[in-house]
Amino acid sequence: MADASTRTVERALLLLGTVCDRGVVSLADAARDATLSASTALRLLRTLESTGFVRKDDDGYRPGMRIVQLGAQALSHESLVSLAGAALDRLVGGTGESAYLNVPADDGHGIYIAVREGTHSVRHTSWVGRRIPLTGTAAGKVLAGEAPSCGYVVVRNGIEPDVTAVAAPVMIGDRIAASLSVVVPSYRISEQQADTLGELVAAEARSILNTSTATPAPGGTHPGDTEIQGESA
Amino acid sequence: MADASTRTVERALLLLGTVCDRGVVSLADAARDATLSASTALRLLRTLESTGFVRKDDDGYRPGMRIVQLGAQALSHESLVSLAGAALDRLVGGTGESAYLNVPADDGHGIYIAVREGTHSVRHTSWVGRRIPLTGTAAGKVLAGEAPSCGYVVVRNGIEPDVTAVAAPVMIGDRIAASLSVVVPSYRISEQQADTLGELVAAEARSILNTSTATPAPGGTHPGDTEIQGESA
DNA sequence: TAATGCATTTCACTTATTGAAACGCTCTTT
DNA sequence: AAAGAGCGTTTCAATAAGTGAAATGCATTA
Repeated sequence: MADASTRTVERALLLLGTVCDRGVVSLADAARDATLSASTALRLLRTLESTGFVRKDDDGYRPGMRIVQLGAQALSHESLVSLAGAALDRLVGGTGESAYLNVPADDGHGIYIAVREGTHSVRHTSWVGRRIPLTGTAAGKVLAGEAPSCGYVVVRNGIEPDVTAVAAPVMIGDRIAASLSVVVPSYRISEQQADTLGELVAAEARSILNTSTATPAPGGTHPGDTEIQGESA
Repeated sequence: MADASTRTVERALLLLGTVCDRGVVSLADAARDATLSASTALRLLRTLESTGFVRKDDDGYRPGMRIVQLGAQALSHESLVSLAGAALDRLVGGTGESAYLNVPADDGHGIYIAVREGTHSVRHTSWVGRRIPLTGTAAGKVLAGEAPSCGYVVVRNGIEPDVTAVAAPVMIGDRIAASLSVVVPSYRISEQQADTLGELVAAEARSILNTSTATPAPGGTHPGDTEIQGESA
């Protein structure tokens, strides 16, 4: 028991990942991909199959309904909030500005589901549950799918005067799950700085659902670690 | 090797299910839930943790980003289509009418992503990729979240004259992922029959993402197996 | 026909999983 | 304060359980 981890389970989860990554995969391919003997791969895939995590048809193995189900459950707001927690903290830590997470709400609106107040004495403030329109706000535009090529949206003095909002989408597959944003008093940030911040926010947004691949190396790299946004006015 | 399944993996997946079901769970609770000794549960949860399937914080274990990621991937249209395939087949087999699967599209519309033509010589026909408005159609109403208490929507002679559409939502957690529907020439179905059909469609829609719990018994029960919709005019 | 590749089964080997027990810890109870 | 209960964690010997090479049968391809 070298590393307090279960080899069999690791292998099974690796296979599960392979199946989900490729969409459909043959036994031989899956075995190659995971560097397993065919017999082992077969046994593990059968276990995954009997539990509904994968299913088998004539073309090979595909993701099963159980994983869709669990993934959807895990995607509840609460989970998304805590998944995004670290990213929000890093944004506040790196910029001193307030950071937010929004999701689409019922009608054509979005709501704040997580907030981290900035550390500046003059800062933007909002609260969990607050509704925002999908137009005229950076977070709203992102939720509305007005995804710019650069990966983030900057709105200066939009619906809220005197503040500049920078937002980027949290993608889940090819669908927009949420919007991550930082809101800054406009006097404190130049257009150029806003773009730099945009890159940072976009990187953090991407990181939220990006598997940092297995055991993150001690002191693993996160977006923003290398380059903290300057904040001189 | 009694049943060609690996106990360790089964247990790990069971724990994963527990974590996702409860949202957050302590080691002791998880162990009890899965009828495992604490030490075994701990080891398996650590494996799940090191692979990103669960994560641990002060409150206990929670679903990790990896499962959200895989679930989202699995939820791509293609997967949903093939997950729904069996349900569509059963609907056509049981009723002889055309059955469809729709998802929300870009603007306020839905699209057909899977069709199964009925077997009657006079039948409704549509095609994959066709767009429907969210109002005036049964599938559209379902997608729009106009979820009736009974679990299905019946639209007689709506946008399409002379046909009766019966639709039910495919829920994924608490969000509407798709609409499952059967469309029947109106002359062939009474209002009462439409309601019966509604129950059937709703049951099938529910079944699509309902884990049929582990190894389905040979000839496992599916909605509609017991009670096929009569179709006398 | 021979050859290649795949899915599947078998089986001896032994590795890797297992769970009881013990420990330190934090609360709660007495 | 001391005792008790519950939790997370580690240890360790027993052995149950997973492993992979090899063999089989079946398609496809050359």
